[in-house]
Amino acid sequence: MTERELRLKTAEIEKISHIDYFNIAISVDCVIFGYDDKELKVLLIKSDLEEFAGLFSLLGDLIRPDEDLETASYRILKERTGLDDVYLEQVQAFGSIKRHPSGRVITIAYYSLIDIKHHKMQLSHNELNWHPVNELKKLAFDHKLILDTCLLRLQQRVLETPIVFNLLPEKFSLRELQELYEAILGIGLDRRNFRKKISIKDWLIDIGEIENDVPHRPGKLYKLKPELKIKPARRKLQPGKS
Amino acid sequence: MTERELRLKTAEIEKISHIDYFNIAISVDCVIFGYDDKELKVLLIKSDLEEFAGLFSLLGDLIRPDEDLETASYRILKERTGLDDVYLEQVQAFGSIKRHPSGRVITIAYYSLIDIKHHKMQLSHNELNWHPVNELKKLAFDHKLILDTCLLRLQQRVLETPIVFNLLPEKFSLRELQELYEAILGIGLDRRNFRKKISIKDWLIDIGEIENDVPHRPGKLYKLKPELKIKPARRKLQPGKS
DNA sequence: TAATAAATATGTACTTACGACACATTAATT
DNA sequence: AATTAATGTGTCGTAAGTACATATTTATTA
Repeated sequence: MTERELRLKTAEIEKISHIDYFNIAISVDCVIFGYDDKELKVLLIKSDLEEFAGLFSLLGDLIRPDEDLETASYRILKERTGLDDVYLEQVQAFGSIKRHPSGRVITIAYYSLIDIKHHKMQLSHNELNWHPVNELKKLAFDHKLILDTCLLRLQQRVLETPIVFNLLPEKFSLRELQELYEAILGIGLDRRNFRKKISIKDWLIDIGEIENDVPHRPGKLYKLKPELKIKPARRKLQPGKS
Repeated sequence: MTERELRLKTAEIEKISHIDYFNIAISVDCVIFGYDDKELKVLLIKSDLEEFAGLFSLLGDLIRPDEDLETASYRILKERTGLDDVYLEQVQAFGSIKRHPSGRVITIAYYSLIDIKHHKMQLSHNELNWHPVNELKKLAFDHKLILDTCLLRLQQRVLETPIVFNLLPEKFSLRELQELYEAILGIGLDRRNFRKKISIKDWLIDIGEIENDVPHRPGKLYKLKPELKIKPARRKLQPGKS
């Protein structure tokens, strides 16, 4: 920096530091994906802002000064779903000037993948609900944009890396897996080619069991190879917080 | 005031501002890639923090309350290089608690691609220099991590989308293009297969000219099809700012 | 109990992408 | 005119992707 630039910067900081520069809030928003009833779903809450009356919004919160971005995301997930062992991935930041009606808030978007039927899962209250991703038209803030961006990222990831299994129970059939891929990608897949593709990836173990709750010939059950399970760095939450 | 006093004062103000519990500062850091002498380079500046004496850092600045994230990135690029028509892509946010010694600063990383030889380019001052990406070991802050992350993203993008041309002059030979890909990917490529691959993508126009400054048989010159040029939404900078 | 229905499980042929590799051509240099 | 060094193309074998058909197994129904 030149001396001239430094002078300018100093003057600038003195003038507006507390008024402006540090008047930008930072939040984390989580796109929490789940899978149920052959549909990809997302966990939403009714917006509590007047401007967005009747609309749903993603789950988010301001970042605390003493927590990492990921820690904040894990905290939100834990608070809202009771789960602390989830897949989480940062997507990107959203920071349009007018994205939040109450002031300048820059948000960092994460998506996470959750097994809706997981025994430990418990939604924090009753205005929190799973919504089919396909049926959503409008959300509060710029959350539809964030959701779409996260879905796109998810669609890219599932083809390369074994993350979809976070959406399924431990044991699953190949049909269930295919239906999940179809729900995420939004397209139909050829059963034979799908199985070939999965087989080549060598992600699964045949556990020697079969489905027992289907009204037709039961399929074999598989599970993900243990060494491929993505273990999220389990973050320690703030003491005193559930 | 001397320059040193100014620096101290700046640091002091920044530090004080950061003490407040709920105040987190937010910045943008730009990984500005260039290509020259068959090497991928990145534009760095000497760090002005004592903690990082002797180390280089990326170009960044705090985000102003009245500018979008992209606007802030464009501003930095314009201030530092004089260019305002550049390719820019957000990568992700970095927000470890202790990544900045003066306080909590969350930063959003962008990378951009610049033709170093562009006639309009002019570095803002002489402590600003191009460094070969391969030779960098340690940078100030977590900037090495940011750089590596951006490079990885770049490597993924160049295979799918025609962005590398932002690093080249308008006209180029296939050899130059191949050398650029090799520099970005860090691997050698087979000339015949490379040309086949580029040919299939149908990105280029043969402009009917040949190289004229090479000490051997000159190659044909090409340019990117105009409709494939990625036109960055040219952001309006703040009035009063160059 | 036997026939039927519905889903599982698997294989083949065709096309397309990828990688290793060789030879003729052109322009500058000697 | 011969030499050198890079340009410019083509082929072949392998791997992956896509379209597509038949036999098998279980639950259900008559």
